[in-house]
Formats: sequence, structure tokens, C-alpha cells
Amino acid sequence: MSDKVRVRYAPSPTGFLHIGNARTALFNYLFARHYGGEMVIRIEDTDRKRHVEEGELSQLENLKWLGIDWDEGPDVGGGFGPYRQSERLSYYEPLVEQLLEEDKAYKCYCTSEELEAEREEQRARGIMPHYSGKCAHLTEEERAEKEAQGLTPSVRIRVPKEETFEFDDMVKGDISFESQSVGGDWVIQKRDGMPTYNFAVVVDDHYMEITHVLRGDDHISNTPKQMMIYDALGWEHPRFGHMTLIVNAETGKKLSKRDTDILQFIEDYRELGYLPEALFNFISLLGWSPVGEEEIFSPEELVEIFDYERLGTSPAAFDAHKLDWIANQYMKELDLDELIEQVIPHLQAQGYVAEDLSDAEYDHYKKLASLYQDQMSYTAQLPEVAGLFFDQEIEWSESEKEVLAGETVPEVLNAFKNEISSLESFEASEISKAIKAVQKETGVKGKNLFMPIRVATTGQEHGPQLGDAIELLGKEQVLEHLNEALALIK
RNA sequence: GGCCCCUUGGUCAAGUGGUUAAGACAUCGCCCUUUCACGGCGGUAUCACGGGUUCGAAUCCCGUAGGGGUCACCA
Repeated sequence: MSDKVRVRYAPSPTGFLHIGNARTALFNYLFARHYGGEMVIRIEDTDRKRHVEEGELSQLENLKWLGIDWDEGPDVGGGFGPYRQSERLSYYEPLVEQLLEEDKAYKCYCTSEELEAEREEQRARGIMPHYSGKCAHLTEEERAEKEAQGLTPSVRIRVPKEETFEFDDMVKGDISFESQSVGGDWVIQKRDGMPTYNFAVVVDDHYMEITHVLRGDDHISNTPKQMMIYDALGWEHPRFGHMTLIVNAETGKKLSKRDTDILQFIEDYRELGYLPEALFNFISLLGWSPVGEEEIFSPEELVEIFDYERLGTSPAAFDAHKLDWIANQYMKELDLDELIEQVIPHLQAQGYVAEDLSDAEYDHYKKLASLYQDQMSYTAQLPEVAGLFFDQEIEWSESEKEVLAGETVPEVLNAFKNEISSLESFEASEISKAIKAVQKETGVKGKNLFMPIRVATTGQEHGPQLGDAIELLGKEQVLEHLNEALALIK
């Protein structure tokens, strides 16, 4: 790659950052950084109806959170601005004029209703909806008449006849389209004066000197439209690369906002306390694969090893299990102080923890977090998995009651109660000694010793190291549970 | 329906004419842990189908089937 690589991520500010868009951004980022190129962010806000007020800000923030940065964009400026299409009208307009003058484009006075009716009728006849070209050859007089009626025109590009548009896709190889297949002359400038997507993209990519356009598979069929604009304007087109879509494994279809069983927005993962590096890593594996057998890579490593030729050609299914596994790999490595900082807000949100924490409480929860760190994928998971430390009420399930129904259980629990009642310091090591003492005293050992104590004190058959769990529960709580258990089996 | 793309285990995948067809997730089993989780070891399981080309095909060609994408004054 001799020329300097310039890529762009061009979101439309119509909502939060979707995982699919994040993926596009991420691969553009990896590509740019790997080849020492530049990354630009351009906001495609030509649709005034779908514009969402906070959309742009939210998208950029989530991108940053993910660990993606850029060299040019609406927030940082750059030498090729402005970076919002709504502010670039002065670039599009002269070009539209030019195409009009050269008769490569023409004004169309058809109304939306007329066009919709036309499409309806075509569909009814079982043919592909396309523009008929009704306004393609209007005379001066006819145009003047339409104008006099107060009709404002849109502008359509004349699609060349019998032309083949071919390109060498960075991921899929040679792709070609016949000009007939694009659906007739299409609108490049809307009635409200805004350029359409396929036109604006070309103009911006050209002026911004974009060298590689890496985008989702769903844009393949836009490519010939864009190519004919490059041709009409006498420009070279950049290299195109179309990445496979992310699909829902259940349905095999493109991930859409309606797939409620999958969290779709980066925001969602952020709120649950997934680590950004983990998500970055996970997304990088959606439609791309590294060389060796390793799959856990930091963003820096990914920049280093990224190779666009390893972008896959078949769709990637979103696998939440795998995400959690990857997230867990990162969570285990997280510094404990960092972990507790992130966990506390979730505990507070659950109402488990007060707004103001004493040092002792802080340490207490830190210990708790460390006990569960190895099995967590996201920080909001702690209240879920460690619920027993927050629920005051204890309730035994059927299988747990069975454990408590054991023959030697009353003896064991009573002995244990005595042992810990007299304990000076209620620490894990002391508690373990107490359990040992119970063993000596009662002669009960193994599962018959540990399980009843575990179930009686924690209310669960599983959990952290028994000594640790009991310490964290606290003496008062443990005695209370013990009494309840004793009362139950009487 | 037209056009375009895709097809290796349950999922993601490596593989670019000769491999015992990697690896990861999931799953199952064993070990570790007097529980669970983490971790370790191991097992089950894949080239959509049919024709070619070739000494030899998951790899190349053609066809079939299936899936997906797209056909807006949305991006």
C-alpha cells in the first residue's frame, strides 16, 4: 500500500451505536491504524425526518468508549471539513448543476404519490420496481409548465445503458453489475435540496480523498450506483470492501433492532459493565480471524496483526456465549481496585449498598468482588451471582431441605453454632478451624459436614469457599440462619 | 420476482490441489476444588448436493438446492 490510506466511518445519527455499525467502525479503525493511515468520521445526516437529537454525540461517545479514535471528524475538525453532510451542501449543489448542464441528470417532477403508485403497479405485475423515466425527456415548455404549477423537482441521474460496473472487492473479489439492474434513473438530489445518500457519499469520499471504503455487505448493491457517479464526474473510485453481515444465529437473518433476544447496542453492554477491550476483542472476531490459535488480543495487538485479506466471506453469527467467555477472560485480569469501583454503582442501583460507603464496607465488598471475579463477565453480574450476600431472607429449595434432613445434621449445626459463637475474630481462617473442631467433636466429615453448614448458612449448595462465604455473611447473619435451619429441621 | 453475495461440526472458524480437515465457544467425560466457578486433560461432532478437470479436490470449473442481501426523494 504505497499511497496513504484514508478510511472513513460514516454513521447516520438516527440512534445509538449499533453493534453492526461498531463493527464497521472498528474494522476501518484497525485498517487505518495497521497501515499507518488516517481515519475520518463523517456524519451522514441528510435525512431530516429520521434525525435524532443526541444521536451523533452518543455514537461518538460510544466509539471512544470502545477504544476507537479518529484523526478527523465533526468533533475534532481536520483539513477536509466540514464533517457533517448537512453542512456540505455547497459541495453538492454545483456538482448537481454541472450534471444537469451536461444532461447527465435531469429534473423530475413526479410526486411521491405518483411514484409509489407506479411501483405498486409494477409489483402487481410481478416486475422489479423501477423508475419509468417519465420525466427523462421533458421539453423546456413542459418543465416550465410544471414549475408554474408550483412543483419542485428532484434531480435524477441518467443511468447509462448497457454498461457493466465491475470492481474488485477487498473481501469478495470481482463483482459486477449490469446498469439495467440498478432500478432506473435514481434521485441524486431530493426535493428539499438535500443530496441522497448514494450521491453525497461519492462526493464526500472524493473530496475527502478516501482511499478505501470498508462497509457492510448490505451496501454491495449501492456500489454500482456510486460508481456511475464517479464516472459521470470523471473521478477515480476508491477501493471497495464489503464485510459480511452479523446475523442472529437463531434466525440466520441480519441482526435487526427487532431481535430482542440479543442486546444490539454498545450502550447496553457498557451499562452492564462489560469491559471495552473485551467488546473490542469480541467484535474484531465477527467476520475476521487471526492467523494462529489465539483469540484473545488487546486492541493494540489487533492493530498490529490486522489483515484485511482475512476478512471472512460468510456471515458471522452473534454468539452471546462467546462474548461472555471473552469478557470473562478480561474480567479475570482486571485489577481488584478497578473492579470494585465499577461494581459498586451496580450494587447501589440494586439498592444493596448505600450511597456513602465506610472504609470497612468498602473492604467488605472488595472481598466479595474478589470471590466472584473469576466467574464474572460484566460488573453488573455481581449482584446477580452474589445475591445471597444481600438477601436478608433465607429460603431453602427442596433439594436443599433434603440436605438439611440428614441424620447428623442437627448435631453438626449445633456444634458449629457453639464454635462460632465463641469466636473472637470472625475471619475465614478462624471459621475453618471451627469447622475442623466440629469434625473432631461430632466425628462427621466430608460432604456430610460441609454441605449442611453451607446450606444452612448461605442457603445455597454452591458458592465461594465456605470459610470466605461465612466470613462475608457476618456472624450475626450466620447465627440467624443457623437458628432458622435448626428450627426447620426440628 | 430481478440482480448480487454466501455455503467446512450446534456456533465462529483455519484451510488456497496431496493435512490424521487446526483452533475457539458450546456440549460430554475425567482431574483439581470436601460445593460451585476458574483452571487442566480428554471425547463426540464438519467439507450442502450432483457433475466435471486432475494421478489426486474442502480447495479449480459448471449446474442444482438452500440461505442471505438489495431493489426509496432511508442511510
